[in-house]
Amino acid sequence: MARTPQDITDAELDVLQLLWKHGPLPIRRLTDLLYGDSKTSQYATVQKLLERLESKECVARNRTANVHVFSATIERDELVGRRLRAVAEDLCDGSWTPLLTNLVQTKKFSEQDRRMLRHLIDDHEAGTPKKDRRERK
Amino acid sequence: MARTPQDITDAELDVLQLLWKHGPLPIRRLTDLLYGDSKTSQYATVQKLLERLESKECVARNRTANVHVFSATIERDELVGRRLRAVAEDLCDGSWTPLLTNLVQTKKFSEQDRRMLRHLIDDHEAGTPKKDRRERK
DNA sequence: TGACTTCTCAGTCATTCTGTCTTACTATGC
DNA sequence: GCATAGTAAGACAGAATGACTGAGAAGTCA
Repeated sequence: MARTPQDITDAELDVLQLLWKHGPLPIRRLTDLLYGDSKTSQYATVQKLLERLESKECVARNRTANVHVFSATIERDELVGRRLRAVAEDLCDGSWTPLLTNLVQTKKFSEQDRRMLRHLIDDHEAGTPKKDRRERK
Repeated sequence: MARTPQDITDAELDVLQLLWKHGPLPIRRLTDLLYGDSKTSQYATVQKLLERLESKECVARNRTANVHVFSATIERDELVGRRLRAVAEDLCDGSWTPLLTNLVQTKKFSEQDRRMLRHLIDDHEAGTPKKDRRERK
């Protein structure tokens, strides 16, 4: 049975977080930010992580300058969505409802969160198809 | 840098799903359900998965009968919560809010879902502390 | 009792993943 | 031409994961 590889690994995510935070950066800069001082080996590690991120199309490389500059091509929010989907598919037969109820029931939210949530639901009202959420077996 | 092992792997989850669906079962029964016919090797695979699940305290073994009977000790919903937490921690600095907005904004929900959701929010209103966004350990 | 079956227990094993590191090669500046 | 810094390519170890083997305990039943 084939193993399903992690979409983005922890180390890769560390790199991605930096790109989200600082915008496009060259390897050297990323390495400095991650490790403080950047040794050759650490530089190479970051290089490899970027290479893998690039093959996963989560990062783009700008080769026009003499030093390649990397930027994230995936938004944080998109990744959140992707992982939420994985949870829904793996555990809830693809239904989102259990995730929502879980969040709302068991987590703590501020008054502000709730207000925003109520707004979102109402806004959402108009455009959403009444598609039935299928039940899980 | 240590890799963070998956809490529960795909194969383990398959077993767990069966226990959720059917209640406590012996290995033989699980193997049948998973593979149709159960060869010795497959039986052993399930055995190993159960052993690992047990060590993760997701499954309990009843040794009173002459054949051990396994049951899930973790609810599906608890696992959902755990994975949601992981998403929040990895991607959102531990905040749940982005998960919520992502779900509500980008996913499709039925009228029924929204109604239930509104109820939940209102019910939840009373008992919830005001802000209290805590950091995790 | 003894053959037979079925289970538990305790490993091994091959792959793959993942983070790390080395080495060779290229380009640039002086 | 030399030194410096970057890119490219791949090796590597350790762990995770799913699959498998074999020994021995325990129950069944003629």
